[in-house]
Amino acid sequence: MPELPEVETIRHDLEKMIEGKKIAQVEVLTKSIVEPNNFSKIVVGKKIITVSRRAKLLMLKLSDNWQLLIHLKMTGQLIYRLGRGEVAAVGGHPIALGLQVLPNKFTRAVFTLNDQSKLFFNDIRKFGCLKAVRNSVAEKIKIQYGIEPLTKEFTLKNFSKVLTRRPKMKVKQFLLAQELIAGLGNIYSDEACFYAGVKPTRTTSSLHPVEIKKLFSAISQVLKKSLKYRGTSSENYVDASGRSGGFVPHLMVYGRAGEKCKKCDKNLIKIKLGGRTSVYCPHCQK
DNA sequence: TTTCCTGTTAGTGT
DNA sequence: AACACTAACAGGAA
Repeated sequence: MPELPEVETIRHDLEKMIEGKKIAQVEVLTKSIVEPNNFSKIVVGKKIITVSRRAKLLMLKLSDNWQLLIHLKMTGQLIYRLGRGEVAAVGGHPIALGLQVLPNKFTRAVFTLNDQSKLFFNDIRKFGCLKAVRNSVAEKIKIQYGIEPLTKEFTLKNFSKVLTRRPKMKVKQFLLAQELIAGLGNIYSDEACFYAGVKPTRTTSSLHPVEIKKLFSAISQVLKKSLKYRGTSSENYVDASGRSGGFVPHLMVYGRAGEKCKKCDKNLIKIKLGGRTSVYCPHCQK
């Protein structure tokens, strides 16, 4: 689940809770997800200056020109708990409530801050990772990503420029390419294609100027809307009531193969595109 | 039980 | 450049 809106939601919540605090202790429970070997040694004692995000990557700026990079990949999760034990904020892939005892078998690392609050990094599939890198390295990583939607640089002009440079790519694959446009995953790329009325299988060069414009607006629209609902399927395991993710009811195509299109009532179709599932409406998307 | 599916991405080969 | 395929890994659904 963690695509741009989810990671941004987590970033936003996290920043309020941990900025300005010091990392007092780190317990690495799964060594393989951490880099470098002396990760703990590097980050312990450092102050968390800012919490930022590039694409789906969380970047914690630390004192002494270090940065702590957190990628949740598919099933990563961050849970923040105050010293007393109550959960204050979470984000990422949902895990059954019974497993929210912390740490649990999916807890890969635990950060204790100087006020005794704790940040748990959980990940079922161990795809996620924690990296300590110097500022200079972090900057290099940042520039490897493409245009960041929801920023000033995301203009129709910039978008068209990047798109036209990859004429043979299929639209869906273009939207998923982090080095071209940052932050979209399988959910929002399908949703953006639907909003734009474009089949995911179209090549970028086949798009008319009007369609490029539509796709451009679709991207910011769908991301903003999801952000408003705090992302798709997440966050809410804070409270034991188990409310489901805010944006799920607003999904038009993702996860709805075989169901009826919310616009025209025809059946939605599922196809495979480069190993990823794509769902679209054969009637509304040309 | 087994098989297939999954929100990511880095890396390889063609 | 673009695409296919794989590997990391583990749970849930069918």
